[in-house]
This record gives sequence, C-alpha cells and structure tokens, in this order.
Amino acid sequence: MTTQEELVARLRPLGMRLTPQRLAVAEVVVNSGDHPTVKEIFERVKEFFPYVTLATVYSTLGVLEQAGIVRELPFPKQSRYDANLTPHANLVCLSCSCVVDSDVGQDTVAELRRLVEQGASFQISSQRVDFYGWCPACAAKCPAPETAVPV
Amino acid sequence: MTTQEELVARLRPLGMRLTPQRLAVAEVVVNSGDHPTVKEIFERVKEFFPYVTLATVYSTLGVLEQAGIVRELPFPKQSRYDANLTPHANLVCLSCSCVVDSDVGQDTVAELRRLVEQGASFQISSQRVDFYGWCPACAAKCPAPETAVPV
DNA sequence: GTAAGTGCAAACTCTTTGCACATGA
DNA sequence: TCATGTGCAAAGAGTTTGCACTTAC
Repeated sequence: MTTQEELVARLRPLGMRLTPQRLAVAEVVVNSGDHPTVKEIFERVKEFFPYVTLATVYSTLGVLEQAGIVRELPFPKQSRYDANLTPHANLVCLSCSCVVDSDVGQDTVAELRRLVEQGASFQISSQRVDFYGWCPACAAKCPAPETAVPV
Repeated sequence: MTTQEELVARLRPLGMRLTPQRLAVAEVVVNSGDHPTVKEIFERVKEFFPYVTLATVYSTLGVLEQAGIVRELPFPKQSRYDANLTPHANLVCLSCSCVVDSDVGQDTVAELRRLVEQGASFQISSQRVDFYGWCPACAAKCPAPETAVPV
C-alpha cells in the first residue's frame, strides 16, 4: 500500500506537474493488486473525480509510463497496466481473466534476463513474462479444456 | 522453412477447411522469422492473392490460433503473430521495432514455467516472454536513451 | 502570469460483423 | 450438394487529437 504522500514524494522529483487527477490515477494503478484495464482505472478514478474523462486517464498513463512508474501490458482488445517493473511473472487466467503477479520465479526471470542479454547480445531495458492458464479457483470449477487460446 | 505440402499435412488432421487463402496466411506466418503484424501478413498474402481482404486474414488468424498453429502477441496499437509456441523469449527492439526469437534461454523459460506452475499452483497452458531493448544494429547506432518505453 | 492539464467532442485505427456469392470436401 | 469461406462494406471499440477553459507552479 502506497500512500498519497509517498506517491507525491516519488513523482515530485520527476518534474511532472502533479494534479489531483494524476495522483488518483497513479494511486489506483500502484495500489491495485490486479493489473487493471484502462476502463477499470477510469471507473476507480471516477469514484473520486466524477468528471474525469478517459482522455485524461490515457494521457496520465502515458506520462506515468514515460516516468517509469507503470508499464502498459497490451492484451487483445485492451491494455492493462502494471506498477511492478521488477522482473517477475504475471499469471493470466483464461477463464476469469484475472491477472496477478506470481509470488515465485522472480529470481529465475532475473537470471533469464542476464542469460539472454549476454547470449543474444541484446541490450535489455525491460521485460514482460506472462503465463496463461487457470487460476486455482477456475481450475477447481472446470476441468481444463483441450483447446484454449491465450487472452 | 515449411513447404505448403508440410503445412497441408499439418492442417488437414485438424479438420479445418483448407482454402488457398488460409494456406497462404499460414505459410506467411510460419515462414516469417520476424513476428509479423496483421498488416504485414496481409501485405505478404496480397502478393499471391491480390483480392484478399483484412477480414479474411483476421478470420484465418483466429482459426489458426484455435488450431494451435500460431499465437497472437498483442502490442500497443496492433497485434503480431508468432508461429513458435514452444517456450522461448522474444527480443523486441525499441528503436527499429524488430521482433525476433532469442536463440538462448529456452531451457530457462521452460524451467521457469515448471517452477511457477508448482509454486503458484497455477495450471499453465502457454506463455509469453518478451525482452525489450536494443538490437545489436540499433545499439551500435545510438547510445541507449535514459528513458525508454516498451513497444 | 504562464505553460501545462482537464473535460468534452470528434476523429482515427484496428478489429469484427453481416451478407451475397463462391468453393472445398 | 451444401456447409463453410471469401470479398466487400459497414459497424464497433479502444485510443488519440483539437480546442477552450482551468490550474499547478
């Protein structure tokens, strides 16, 4: 949980203008355990700023991404946003569409990054690691279908 | 390099109707070392079928994805398609936008998958691993910018 | 005070859908 | 033969842009 004060302390040095709307967008993404879609971010911000528009949300997300605070995760039809930029894996449920960070594998992702950077002579600045499948709740409900297409 | 005959042998058992357009789309994606965008696939298929439409290309890509031949890789603003469904890492250049498979790290990706599947009790059916940065050619041209946003 | 941000509306682009004609099996 | 695919056109949806008013600094 990141407080508004902590967020301000983090964003101020970046030179961006801090408006209440921007703080709200940042707070929503940073404090969302899930990886919310733009529409979800919009809805959550609207609870505090009923007149906020999608244009402002998109604009702010772009600013926050440039500042290195969040990153866009394009999915089919829409993007989600992740505030965890450290090496990790996302778990994407093909049944309920929930997306959460895996709480294991971070070291292996970091190791993979080093391996690829050296072995492929490719200068890496960031990464995205997704695993698609079924979360425990959905796996319990229904046996895995034979054919499943990633979200 | 996959020949049309090999593709037919692979697609026939899947029960899908084999039209020349579908074969052309499949051939383009399977034989593209890069991970072409829908528009690029469209343009390449048009060399052989000048009257093909984007609707047919989209439809065919959906069929091929359901059949487990290709997978969609959503990027900001557009999707690319990958015919390599085995565990591997993609290298995405933030400068020239080229996307290629890493020729190292496959074992580590597979190991990471096992690790996550066991540790997170998440039933995995597929994965996407991207590293964003600068390909050797672009890294040589320009020093890495301080701030870079993933494609 | 002024450069930059917001809300609103329109525009843009990628993707999907509906339908008549064509075709693979 | 006939269920399914194709081409064409229009619609849908996510995202971006333009602009007058507002605001952080």
